[in-house]
Order: sequence, then C-alpha cells, then structure tokens
Amino acid sequence: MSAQALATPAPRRADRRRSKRIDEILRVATRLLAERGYAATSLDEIAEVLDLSKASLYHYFPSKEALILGCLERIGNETLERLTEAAAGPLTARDRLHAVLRAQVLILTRDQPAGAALFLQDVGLPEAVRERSRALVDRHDRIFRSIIEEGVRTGELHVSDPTVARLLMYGAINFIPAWFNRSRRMSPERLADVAADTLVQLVGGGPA
Amino acid sequence: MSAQALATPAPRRADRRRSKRIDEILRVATRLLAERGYAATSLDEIAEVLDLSKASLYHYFPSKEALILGCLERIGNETLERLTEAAAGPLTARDRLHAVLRAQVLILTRDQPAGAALFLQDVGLPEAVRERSRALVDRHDRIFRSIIEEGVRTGELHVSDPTVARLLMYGAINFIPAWFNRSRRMSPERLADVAADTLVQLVGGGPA
Amino acid sequence: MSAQALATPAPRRADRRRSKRIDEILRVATRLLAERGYAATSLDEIAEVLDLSKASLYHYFPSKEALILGCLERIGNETLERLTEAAAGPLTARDRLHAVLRAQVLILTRDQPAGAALFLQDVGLPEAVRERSRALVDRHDRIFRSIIEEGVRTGELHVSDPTVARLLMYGAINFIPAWFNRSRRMSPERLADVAADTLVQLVGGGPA
Amino acid sequence: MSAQALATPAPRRADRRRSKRIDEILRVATRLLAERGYAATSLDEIAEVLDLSKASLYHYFPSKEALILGCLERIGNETLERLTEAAAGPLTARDRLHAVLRAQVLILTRDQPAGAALFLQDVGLPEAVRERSRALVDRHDRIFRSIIEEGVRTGELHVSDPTVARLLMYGAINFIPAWFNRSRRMSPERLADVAADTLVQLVGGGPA
DNA sequence: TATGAATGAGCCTTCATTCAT
DNA sequence: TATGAATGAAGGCTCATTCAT
Repeated sequence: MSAQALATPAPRRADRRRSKRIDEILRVATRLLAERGYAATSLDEIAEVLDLSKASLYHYFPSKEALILGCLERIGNETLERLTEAAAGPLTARDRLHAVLRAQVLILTRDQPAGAALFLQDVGLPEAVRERSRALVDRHDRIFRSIIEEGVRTGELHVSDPTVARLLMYGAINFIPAWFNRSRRMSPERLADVAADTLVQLVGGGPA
Repeated sequence: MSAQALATPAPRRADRRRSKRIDEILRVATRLLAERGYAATSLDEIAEVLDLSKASLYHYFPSKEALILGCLERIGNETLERLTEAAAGPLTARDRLHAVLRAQVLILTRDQPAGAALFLQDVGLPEAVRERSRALVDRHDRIFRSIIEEGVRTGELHVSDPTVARLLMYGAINFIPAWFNRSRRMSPERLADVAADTLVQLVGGGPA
Repeated sequence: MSAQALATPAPRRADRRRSKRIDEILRVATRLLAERGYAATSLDEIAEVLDLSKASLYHYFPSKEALILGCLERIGNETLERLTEAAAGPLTARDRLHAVLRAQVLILTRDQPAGAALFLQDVGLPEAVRERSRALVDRHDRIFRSIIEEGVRTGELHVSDPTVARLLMYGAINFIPAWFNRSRRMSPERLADVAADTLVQLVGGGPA
Repeated sequence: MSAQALATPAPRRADRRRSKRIDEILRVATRLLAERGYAATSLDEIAEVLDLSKASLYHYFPSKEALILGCLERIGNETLERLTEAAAGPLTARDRLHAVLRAQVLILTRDQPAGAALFLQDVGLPEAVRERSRALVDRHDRIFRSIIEEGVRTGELHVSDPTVARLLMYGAINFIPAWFNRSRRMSPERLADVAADTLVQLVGGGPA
C-alpha cells in the first residue's frame, strides 16, 4: 500500500498534465483548422502557436489525421452534451426544438466559435475524418429528428417533407458562425433568439 | 475584300477553339475544386483529368489562383443570369421568391451541380479569390434581398429579422448540393419544389 | 536574264529583310542578356520585347545558345574592327596604346554599352559559349599584347610582368561599364580620356 | 549546479554542431555559386555535394536568397577583417596600399579562391542580394579610398582622377581569380607581389 | 514566315513523418 | 517528454524546345 501510495500519484499527476496538454493542443488545433481548413493548416503552424516543436506533437497524436479526429471528437461530444441538456425537461415539441436551436446557436457563436466550422468542411478531408464527422453529425441529427417527428405527430409543426426541412435547417445553422464572425451585428444571445424563432418557422412551428 | 475573306476566319476559328478549351478547363477545374477544395486540388490532377500536361494549363491561366477565379466568374455569372430571369415577370413577391428559390435549387442540383460548392469555401483560399467571391455573393444577395423586402412591405412575408432570415436561407440553400449528392432521394425538380416551399415558410410566406 | 531579273530581286529583298530582323534580334538579346545574365534571361522576354512570338525566334536561331553566340560574334567583330582601326597609323607604342584604350572605353560606354558585359559573364554559361567567348577575347588580347610588347621593347613602357599587367588592364577595362551605368559622373569621352591615361600608367607608360 | 553542469554542455554542443554545419554549407554553396552563378546553381546541386537532401537545406536557410546572403556575409566579413589587419601598422600610404593589395590578392587566389567571384555577379541576382553586396563592397571600398586619399595628400601617389583610378583598380583585382584559376602560371604569393607592384603603379605610386 | 499549343525537365518551396539524442 | 535533424513526396511555376497550322 505504501508502495502504491508512492507510485500512484506520480503517474496520476503525469496523466493529468498530459490530459491538460492534449486539451490545449486540441483547442489550438481546432481554432486553426477552423480558420484555415485542413489542407491549409500545417503542423508547423500549430506547433508554433503552442510554442512546441513539431516533433513533440507526435507524442500526443500519431498523425495529423488523428489530431483532427481528436478535435472533432472534442467538439462533437461537447455539443451533443449541451444539446441533450437543452432538450431535457417537460416541454412541448415546439418549445423543445426552440430550446435546442437556441443552445446550438450559442455554442456556435459564443462557446465554441472555433469548432463549429470543423463540421462544415466536407471537402478536402481524409476519408477517415469525413467518416467520423458523418457519424457525429448523425448522432447530432437524431436529436433534432426526434423532436421534429414528435412535433409533426402532435400537430405542432407543419412541414411537407420533414427530412428536407431538417436538412435545410442544418444548412442554415451551419452558416451562422461564418456570418456572425464577419458581421457581429448582435450579441450571441440575441442572435440565438432570433435564429431559433426563424428556424422554428421553417418547420412550420408558427411565430413565437 | 477577298484577302479579308481569307484572313478573317482563321483567327476566329482559333479564338473559338481557345474559348472552348478554356471552358472545358473551367468545367473540370470547377468540379474538382468543388469536390476537394482549393488546397487539396493540384494542378496535376486537373491536368490529368483533362489529359493535358500541367505546363499546358499555364497557356490558359497564369496561375492556380487565376484558374479558380475563372471558375468563380463562370459559375457566378451563369447563376446571376438564371436568377434574374426567374425573378422577371408580373408575380407577387411571395411567388417571385418561390420562383427564384426554385431556380436556384435547380442550378445547384441539376445544372451546375459542381459549381455551387465553390462559394462555400470561405476557408484556406487566397485573399483575391475570397474577395471576388464575396463580390459575386453580394450581387447574388441583392436579388434575394429586394424580393424579400418587397414581400415584407406588402405584408406577404412575416419575419422578425429579415437580415438574419436571409442569411439562414442562404445557409440552407448552400447545404442542398452536398446532401443531394449523397442521398439522391428525389429528382432535382421535386427537391426544388419542396425546398422552395419550405424556404418560403422560413421567411413567413405561409404554405403554398 | 529576264528570268533572273524576276527571280533574283525577291530573294535578295527577303534576305535583306531577314538580315535586318536578325540584327534587331541580336541587339535586343544582347541588351537583355547583358542586363540579366544568360540564365536569368528567357526567350519569352526577348520575344516579348521584340513583339514576336517565342516560336518565331527559332526561325532565326536554332537554340538559345546559338542566339547568344550570335550576340557575342556581333559585339566581338565590331569591337575588333574598331580597335584595329584605332591602332592604325604612325604612332609611338605608348600613344597607340592610349588610342586603343580610349577606343575601347568609348565602345563600352557610348557605342555598345549593352554588349560589353557579355564578355564578363564567365559564369553559368554553356560551354560552347564560353569557348567562343575565349576565342574572341584571345583575338582581342593579341591587339593589346603586340602594342605592349612593342612598348616594352622600345623602352616606352616599364612593367615587371607584362602578362600580369595586361590581365589587370583587362579587368580594369571590363569593370568600366558597370560603374559607368551606375554613376554616370562624366561623359563617355571624358571617362575614355581619364581611363586611358590611368591605364597607360598601369603599364608604366608615365603620365601624358 | 550539477544539473546545470549537466544541462549546459548539451545545447552548447548542439549549437557548435549547427554552426559547423552551416559553415560547411556556406563553403560549398559559395564555391558552386561562384562557379556557376546564382541562377545556374540549383539547391539540388548544393545539397548533393553536401550529401544532404534538398529539403534539409531549409533547416539552415529559409530560402535560396538567404543562403547566398549568408555566403556573401561570410566572405565579406572575412575579407574586411583581413584587409583591416593588413592596413594596420606604421606604414607610408604607398606601402600600406601595397600591403592591402597584396593581402587582397592572396585572399582571392589562395585563401578564399571561391568567394571572390560572388561579388562580381551584379547580374541576374535578387535585389536583396545586390543590395547587401553593394553595402559590403562599400565598406571594402572605404579601406582603399582612405589609403589612396592619404597617398595623394602626401604626394606619394599621382593620379589625375582618384575615383576612376580606384574603380579601375577594383576591376583589375576582381579579374585576378578567373585568370589565376585558368592559367596558374605562378604561385599565389608571387602573383600577389607582382600584382600589388603593378597596381601601385596604376595610381602613380611608382615602382618599388 | 509566324505562331499558338503542347510538353518534359527542372526549380524553389512546403510538409507530414521518422529518428537519434 | 522534448526536439533538432533529416527526408521523400508533392506542389506551383518556368522554360527551352517541338510541331501543326
């Protein structure tokens, strides 16, 4: 036990330090990848921003691909968590959709402004990344889909083709960060309200 | 006069051949650039698809940047022309919007399936390209904006923030080709109808 | 005879035109080659200055190497002619040397300001060109050598090693155009006088 | 303290190794650049002679231009140092000039036979290189100019136009390595003596 | 004669990745 | 863990040269 008492904390501390380092790398990488795109972001740049040598990155991620996968995972999980949270509670389908949309917009503009764009780059990415991205998007989609289906069933939402409507909604959502970063005409919170209102209208949810 | 009769056709034919070649290059380049993104598309690839040597591309475009600018220009002009056409005629604002949206979706899915994505890549592009892209997008925007403003004025459309709504609409539209290419669950025409209906709803245009 | 009368003039005129064209090409090429060096001068540039297509250059010279050989030949012959002329007449060795030096400087600064530098580029040139250049330099050298030898024999010139002195003289001469083009502090004629005076001193010819 | 004792030598050794590598690269590059000229020397060649990959060169110099700038700097500084040394001591202007000339010739033929030519290539070089070259040449010039001016003041040297004479002297000096490498008719030391004698004569310093 | 088209070879530069220290 | 060194592969671009018209 005393041996353990001596041996355990050290690796634990090391582990924690490592975790912290990895998180820092992911944050920086996510930002750069979102800003420049996969192909246009070099490990050199990422390393430089981190004040680390390029070779050192390979102690944490075995390849550039693994690094971006890590970024995706991190953003994806955080987003899913937040949306699940927002979707909880005894709400009508319409209001649940509004709440989830609002949360999503806040993530994209206020909380993870960098990460959002990662999911938009369907282009020029390694196949493995696209695959994982699709999987995460899928889980993401399930949240929205179930709410919309519920709303259609209960008659709260009116839309001729729910699938197409959902897709259009995603496109609309995804466009938000680019525009927000350019114009910054309103606060994230205000934008979240307006956008959620408008998007509920998209699926026939009527005005607030 | 006979000298002219003899001399004139030659340059004309050469010019036409050159134009045709350029158009062919632009078509191929547009497709590849849309599929892979700017950074991930090499001139080697483009040249190979064209069955041309990379060096030969430089007879038609002085740089990769100029090539993609050419692609943008071509797609942009064709799109603007088509939308202007669709917007013409004695229609109510709501119907005009529907017509323009329908035309836009058809361009993106049926007529220029490749080109659409070009305007989405705000990331990793040379500054000159982004600038030109923004300019074209701006002219594009003006068409939609004027119709929506008219609709709001006439009370045909109900939307709390027209600017945000328009932006969301663009995002939604831009997302269509990627989804369409993946799923192909319906014909371009059917999709155009459904999407236009749904997007009119987005700006409070009510169901058809 | 009438057949000849008809046939001959045409080719003659064509020949003359061709000669003129070649001379024009050589003049332009000489200037550009002198300004930029062999490797840094492209046929494209030469053709453009001539308002000619690059391919057309190949009607007059079978290769870039041949073109520069032509430039050398032209400059070399003109220079030799001028120097021979200047060396003629009943002069003492010292005065003959002075006259030749003066002529040489005038060629380099006033009459063929472009061509001079051609002979300086011993570096980065195709072997054939260097060879021809050396041959021309050799003929050029013979003029100066014979005069200096005469001067040493007659006691007009005093120099410990005539070969080294001659070589130093050539280096000094060759340096003139670069400096002249940069500073232009005096007229070619004045510079020719001063330089000839000084260089005669180099070989122990005493002041004028 | 022991930690420092252990830690310090490592970076030092690494630094020294790096310095050595850089110096080796500069030596090779200087030779090749002098032989072939800037445009005609490829990084491939330089790398091959060094038994290094071309990409590795970029660990030491960020561009071809930076590499040649390094070459210039190295040669320039060494030369200036040597000349300053040779000019020191209580000598008459004439003897000081002789000493400096002798040192210069030795550098060009015996000690840095490769580097000399670097300063001659005014043609086809990137502007930044020309600029730096001119700056170094300028410092070099100041050494000779001050001696000559002193000699003229003291009446040891007789020359109608000191500026032109100095320029001619430089040309003469610069020509030496090319000739020396071709003929090798005498030892560097003998040549240094003869050339210095002759060049002193050029500025009216009279025979030794 | 004149030229547009085409190209193979080569150049400078970047980058993800490996390895020894 | 951290990093400097090294590199193969690839990318954008230039150029001398050939050829069909």
